[in-house]
Amino acid sequence: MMEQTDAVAALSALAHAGRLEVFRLLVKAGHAGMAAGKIAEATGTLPNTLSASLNILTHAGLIHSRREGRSVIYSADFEAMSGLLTFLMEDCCSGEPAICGPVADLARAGTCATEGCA
Amino acid sequence: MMEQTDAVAALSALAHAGRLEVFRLLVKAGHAGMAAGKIAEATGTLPNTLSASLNILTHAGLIHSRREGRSVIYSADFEAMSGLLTFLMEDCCSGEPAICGPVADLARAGTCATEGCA
DNA sequence: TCCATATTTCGAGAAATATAGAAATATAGC
DNA sequence: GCTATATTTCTATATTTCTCGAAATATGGA
Repeated sequence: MMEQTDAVAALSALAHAGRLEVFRLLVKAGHAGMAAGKIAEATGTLPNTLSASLNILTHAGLIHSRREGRSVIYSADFEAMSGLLTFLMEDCCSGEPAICGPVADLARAGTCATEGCA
Repeated sequence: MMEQTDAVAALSALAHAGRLEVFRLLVKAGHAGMAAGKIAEATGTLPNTLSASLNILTHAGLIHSRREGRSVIYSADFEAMSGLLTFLMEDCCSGEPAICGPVADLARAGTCATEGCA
C-alpha cells in the first residue's frame, strides 16, 4: 500500500505541464514505451530539460527505462499509476459510501470512454 | 472535460503533505465538511499556514467553503475529484485497452475495500 | 459598543524548483 | 581508434513556493 510520502512524490512529479505531458504520452505508448529522443521530439523540449523530467518521474516511481542500443526507452509504470489512484480514492469510501460510488463510476466511465475496454 | 492546466493546478495543490492531508480529511468528512479551526486542530497546523493551504486547494477547485456563524466550513468537491481521476485515467485506454482494465479495477477495488459500497 | 473567537491577509526570509548552455558519457558502426 | 548519434550530468541563474509572526477582518454575544 502506498504511503503518503510516495503519493506526494508522485503528485509532485505530475504537477508540472511538461512532465504530465510526458507521462500521458508514455501511458498512451503502453508497454512498448518510447525513446527519450522521440519524447523530446513529440513534446518539443530540449534534451537536457527532458532528461531532468524523466529523472524526476523515474524517482517518483511512475516510469522506468531500459536501454536499447543507443536509445533509452521509457515506459509508464502502470502498477504505480493504479497505486496512486487507489491511494487518492481509498478514503473516499470511509465516510459516506453514497458519495464515493459516483466518483468511482465516473473514473471508470472516463477510463473506458475512449474505446470498448471492459 | 478537464484541461491540462486545471489538472496541473489540482495536482500541484495535492503535491504537498499538509494539503494532501487536509484534502483527505475533507474527503472523509463528506458533504458535512469541517470547520477551518477543526482542521487546524486535527492536523496540528498554524491557522495562517492552514489558511494558505485551504486557499490553494480552493483555487485549484478541489474544495469549497461556506460560512456558518463564526466558522468557515470547508468540504471536498467530489466532482472535481472525479474529474481529476478521469483525466488521469482517460488516456490509459487509448493505446492498449488490455493494460487499462486492471488499473481501473484496482482503483475501483481500492475505493470499495474500506466498506461495502457498491 | 466592547470583547472574545475564528479566520484571513500581509510581508519577509529560507528553501526548493525550473530552465538552459556547455560539457561529459555511452553506444554503434566504420 | 575515430566519428556520429543519443542521453545525461554539471553549473548557474531565475523563479516559485513554503512557513511564520504580526496585523487585519469578520462574526457573535454581553
